[in-house]
Amino acid sequence: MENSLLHGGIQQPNTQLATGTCLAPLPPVAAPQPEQHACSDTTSLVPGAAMMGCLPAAVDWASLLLPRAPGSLHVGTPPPPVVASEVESGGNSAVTVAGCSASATTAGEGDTNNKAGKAGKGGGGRGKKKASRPRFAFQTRSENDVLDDGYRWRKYGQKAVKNSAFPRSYYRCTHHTCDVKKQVQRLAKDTSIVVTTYEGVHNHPCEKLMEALSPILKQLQLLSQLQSCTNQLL
DNA sequence: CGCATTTGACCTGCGC
DNA sequence: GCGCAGGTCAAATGCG
Ligand SMILES: [Zn+2]
Repeated sequence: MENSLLHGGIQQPNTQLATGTCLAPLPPVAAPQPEQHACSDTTSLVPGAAMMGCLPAAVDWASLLLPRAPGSLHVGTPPPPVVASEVESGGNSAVTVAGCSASATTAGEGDTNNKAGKAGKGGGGRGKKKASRPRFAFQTRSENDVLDDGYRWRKYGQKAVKNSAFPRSYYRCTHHTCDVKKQVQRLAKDTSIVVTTYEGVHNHPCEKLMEALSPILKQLQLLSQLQSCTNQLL
């Protein structure tokens, strides 16, 4: 069950996850995306480079952690314009990244859902003024459906979707200041393919990543100290 | 005991 | 207006 991406996942060639998941801590400023015409409605798959453009100079952990990644996201096949939910195993792409989309939610969210008899539960009515938040869909190839991406998630729902016979799980970040959601869905055809859709950006650092990275950082600053010492001597 | 997951109920949006 | 599909809540349950 221990499928820590930070530890074991690096070595397993089978479990290839986009390290771009761990974004740099962002202020809650929404809409980092410049313009969206290509990705109009739902999360549409775009080459990872485009998505990187959306991101605010994320730290390139890939080059640090993954020796095989040549300093960029490990995107397999950019070209085929397929929808995330409809993707098929035709292209054996390890990881496909989807573009960001802004769900307008322009509909007036009149919170008149308070009912006397039944508790006003459920529903999108609760969430108000959801500013357009970016959505990223990662498509990973892994045996395990829940990958540890360094953040702590609390599962809050599970529904069976029409297209795929397997249920879709809904997770939410456990931080109080962070309402990032993600949903994990397995393709019925290929059980080995897992589609993880992130909604929103974390506004807090990832402790797990920091913990995993702290020895490296320590070494790094030690090295820099040594270098400055050497420079002084010269 | 505290926290995370399970799971049925409930709500909204959309198409017909 | 109704039914379906998707998304969320919260009580119950499980686990360390
Ligand atoms: Zn978070």
